[in-house]
Amino acid sequence: MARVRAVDRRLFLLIEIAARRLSRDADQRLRAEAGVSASQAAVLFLLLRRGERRMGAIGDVLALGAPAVTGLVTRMEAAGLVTRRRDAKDRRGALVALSEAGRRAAERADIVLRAFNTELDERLGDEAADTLYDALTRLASDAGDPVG
Amino acid sequence: MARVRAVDRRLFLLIEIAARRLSRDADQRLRAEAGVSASQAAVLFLLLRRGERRMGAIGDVLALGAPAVTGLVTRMEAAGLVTRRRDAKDRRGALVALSEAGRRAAERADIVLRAFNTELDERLGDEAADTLYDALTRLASDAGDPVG
DNA sequence: TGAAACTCTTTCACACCCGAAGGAATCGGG
DNA sequence: CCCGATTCCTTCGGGTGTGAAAGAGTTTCA
Repeated sequence: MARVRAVDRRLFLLIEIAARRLSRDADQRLRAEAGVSASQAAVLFLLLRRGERRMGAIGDVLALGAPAVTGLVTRMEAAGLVTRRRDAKDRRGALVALSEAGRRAAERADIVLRAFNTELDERLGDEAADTLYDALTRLASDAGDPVG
Repeated sequence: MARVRAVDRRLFLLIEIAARRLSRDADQRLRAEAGVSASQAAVLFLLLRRGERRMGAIGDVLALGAPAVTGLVTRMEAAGLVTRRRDAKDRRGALVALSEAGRRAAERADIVLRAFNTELDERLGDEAADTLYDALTRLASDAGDPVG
């Protein structure tokens, strides 16, 4: 605890530290048990729930810039997790879809991340977890464009 | 808001998204107004409050691995923000200290980040901000070594 | 129709993070 | 005293992110 106080009450630095610890832990488990990184898992979940999506839509949901999505999808395509094709309706766009291997990886990753999330809930307690969830949801929304 | 729900109730993914948005915003402001990155600002604050520190100690506080600290300090040294020297007591260690330019940058960064943090508090409300702070502090602590 | 404006993705150069492995210094038990 | 274990930092290879700028396709409007 003393460690964390060392960087003062700067919420933003604290979020970075917490995110780094959690990401490192989740990433290790996901790589070991599902063969994908945490970033890749986020894309897999999105495609699993919503189906085929354009690059820009992926970036919007995950708060990633266009170059980040390009790189991520390129590596996932090389790994056989997704397919990429031009959008016939608007040929500027690229449509990304799950491959069969990607669907299986998404399901394994889902198991890993459900367990991980359950651990977090238990460490925090239901009430704190709910508050945290709500607060982060607000922070994750566009600051300048309050959607809700 | 609908955007965020798209990745389901996976706290860990939500933290990543929120952290990414906040970091990008804070990083832009820090670069514009203090000439340093968000990662560099974290190191500057630590050195400003605690004085000269070893590489490993920096990594412990900020939850960074040793290679990350090496790279960060190397770039900061090249930018003239810090100095690095061998620890005479234990010559394996490297001691990092603020330069005069580093101290000035730290003060400018402090102003930027205080304002940023105030905005966050206002967006969240005092109660939610406190709960968020406590929850993140617990998450930022070592999972396997519950300090508190 | 045709040129300017706009949108979507990619490329580029770089910052930042990780795990694994290597090198230097210290420590600890014989 | 000395050799093996440990600690601390760095190097290496690679994934992940950014802003700026370029390339390609669509839309707008005179």
